Amino acid sequence: MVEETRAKLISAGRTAFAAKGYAAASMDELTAGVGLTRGALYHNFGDKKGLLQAVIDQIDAEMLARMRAAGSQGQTPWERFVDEGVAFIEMALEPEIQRIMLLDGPAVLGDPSRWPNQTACLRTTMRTVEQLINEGIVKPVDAEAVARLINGAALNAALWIAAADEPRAVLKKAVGAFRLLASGLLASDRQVGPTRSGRS
Amino acid sequence: MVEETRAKLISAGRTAFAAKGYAAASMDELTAGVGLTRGALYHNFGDKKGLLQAVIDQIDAEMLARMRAAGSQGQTPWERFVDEGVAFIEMALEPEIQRIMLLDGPAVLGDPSRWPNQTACLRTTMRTVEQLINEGIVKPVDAEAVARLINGAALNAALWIAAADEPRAVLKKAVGAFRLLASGLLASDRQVGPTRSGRS
DNA sequence: GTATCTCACATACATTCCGTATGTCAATGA
DNA sequence: TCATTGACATACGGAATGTATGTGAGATAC
Repeated sequence: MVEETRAKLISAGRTAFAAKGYAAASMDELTAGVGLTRGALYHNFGDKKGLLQAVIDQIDAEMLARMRAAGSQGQTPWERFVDEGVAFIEMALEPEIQRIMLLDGPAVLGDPSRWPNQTACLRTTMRTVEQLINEGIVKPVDAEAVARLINGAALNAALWIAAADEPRAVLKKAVGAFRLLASGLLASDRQVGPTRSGRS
Repeated sequence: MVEETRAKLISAGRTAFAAKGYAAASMDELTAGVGLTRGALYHNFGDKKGLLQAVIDQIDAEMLARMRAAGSQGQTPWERFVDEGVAFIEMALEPEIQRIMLLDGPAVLGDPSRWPNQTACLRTTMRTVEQLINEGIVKPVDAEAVARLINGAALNAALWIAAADEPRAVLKKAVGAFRLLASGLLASDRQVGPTRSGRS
């Protein structure tokens, strides 16, 4: 079964890339770990970058699902938007996501916005922003620009948190700052109290 | 002269890392390009990472100087703060800074906040934010958190712009979104008109 | 039923590159 | 003048990637 082989290799890639980083992950070790050889890898993915791309696509899809799930909980559209951002920050706490999606991915494959999968998370944020603008909740601005910056802010927050000695404490600070920054987008007649520092 | 040798190697490293990326830059080529061998490199910098670190320190210092210069132009403290952020975005347009400081640097050396040089730009932003808080211009929040997110937003904006087909047009959008987000930090009784879309 | 063709993967090889260990040469100081 | 040290070059080993080739099983044609 070819699909099973691909799945095994992707799984092995995830753990190896996450643990050692892309550069230090040996394809020989990686494939041997699941009872295969580099032959299988080059046949299925072309080269080392191809495997990384496949791994990233898989993680990307998972992140999208989790972001949507987090966003669907909020009461107002604005809450949903903020919750998605917070969810992103929290996800990026995970070493796997950090190492693969935020560090090695961009360094090896280039700007994420050029990836085939188009970084699904970004599109989700963008659509949410567009919706908020249409509803008059957010000032009319370029939705993509906002989505980019919001994503970048969340990303950096995550990197910071992960490197911190007390991630939980830093997470609270980051989320607070995130809510405040996001509140700048609100149409001026809506100024909602932005600090609702609940959630773990 | 030992200082001259170091300077030559750092210079060669800058161009090689910027052009090919850290991983693909060959130390043999790089050193031969300035009439030296790998021996000089390992003697002066320990290993390949050491050279990257030295290159990053140099660029970091330059970026700091340019940010300060940009910030010193503004009339109000708030303007200076925003101008520094915009300057950062504009700097990150340069391929050298992008590739080395924003992509390979973090991937190879880990989180920038742990670098010896402590990413001078970040500290500058942080101090500026602290000052703004003390003066009551910005709401009381964690200065480091804000600096981090602002930096991340600017960084991502830069990556986006650089990959765009029309960087100039995208730059304007990004700066607009940046100003809007930043305005969220303002104490509510100060709400300044945030969109002053001047500057090319 | 067999011969062939293709697919999925394994094996073997060449190349490249890093890091280290060792060698050389000039300058310095005793 | 001889020993020592620093700055750099040279030589070597190990590892990893990519490619070229081999192999065996299943499908298909006849």
